[in-house]
Amino acid sequence: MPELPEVESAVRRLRNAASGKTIAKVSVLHPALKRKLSPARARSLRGARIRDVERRGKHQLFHLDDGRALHAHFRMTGDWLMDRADDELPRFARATIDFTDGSRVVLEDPRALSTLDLHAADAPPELGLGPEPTDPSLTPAFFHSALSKKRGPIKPVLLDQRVIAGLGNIYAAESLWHARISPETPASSLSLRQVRALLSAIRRVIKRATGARYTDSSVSRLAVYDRVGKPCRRDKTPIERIVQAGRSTYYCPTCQR
DNA sequence: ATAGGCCTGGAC
DNA sequence: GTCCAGGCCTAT
Repeated sequence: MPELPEVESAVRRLRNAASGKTIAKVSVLHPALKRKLSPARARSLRGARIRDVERRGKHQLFHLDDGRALHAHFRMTGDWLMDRADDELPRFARATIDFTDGSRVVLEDPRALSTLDLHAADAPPELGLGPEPTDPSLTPAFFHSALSKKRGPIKPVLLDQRVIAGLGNIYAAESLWHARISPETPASSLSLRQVRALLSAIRRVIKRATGARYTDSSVSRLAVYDRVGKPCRRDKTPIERIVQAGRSTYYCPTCQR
């Protein structure tokens, strides 16, 4: 599932299910996935052993013993299902990785927007990501400097993975609410004090969501996302929805300045 | 910055 | 039917 905390929990499950195992067969079931991972390249994965699995932003990298890397991205609706190679496939199975011990990892994705790609040992993936929210080198001063160079309102800038890695539409809006910053504030006009509040809000939001799945109960704890017309949890003002860069933004028009 | 495309399902 | 969707890329 899409944003950093959900991808982190997916990677943890994947690590348990796949680390140290040898691939028996990779099947690409959906035609859109074959554009990047052709049947021939999928076949080349037979016999490869998975050394470890790494998360970078919302990306997942299976590092193989032979130096290659299988790169997965869930986009909007991807997730892993762990089962056995002889189990019946779920309705939205888009690819499968069978291991030599009979276990299996299934890429489930109703919208089929996920991607799988294979990188050669001499061509490691260049993801172009900014720092992780938890990176200690991401200081308020550094973040302030990075934001000062960006044009446009802060909310879409928070979705720019080159600026900070892993935030998506929900947690960008939530973080701005916690920091009491309007999503329409120009990124370059934020004070150091506001950036400090924003960074700590991002860290709080990410940390609280990490380990959880994307469920109805996790959504119901959100402060603004998908709560248009409902009272702000701070000052009871009805939450508003605007569109920025083609995406919904939810915010409180009175306590977010 | 915006629009459209990729895909498909679910809510209305 | 129509609209919307947690992401991201490309064209304008």
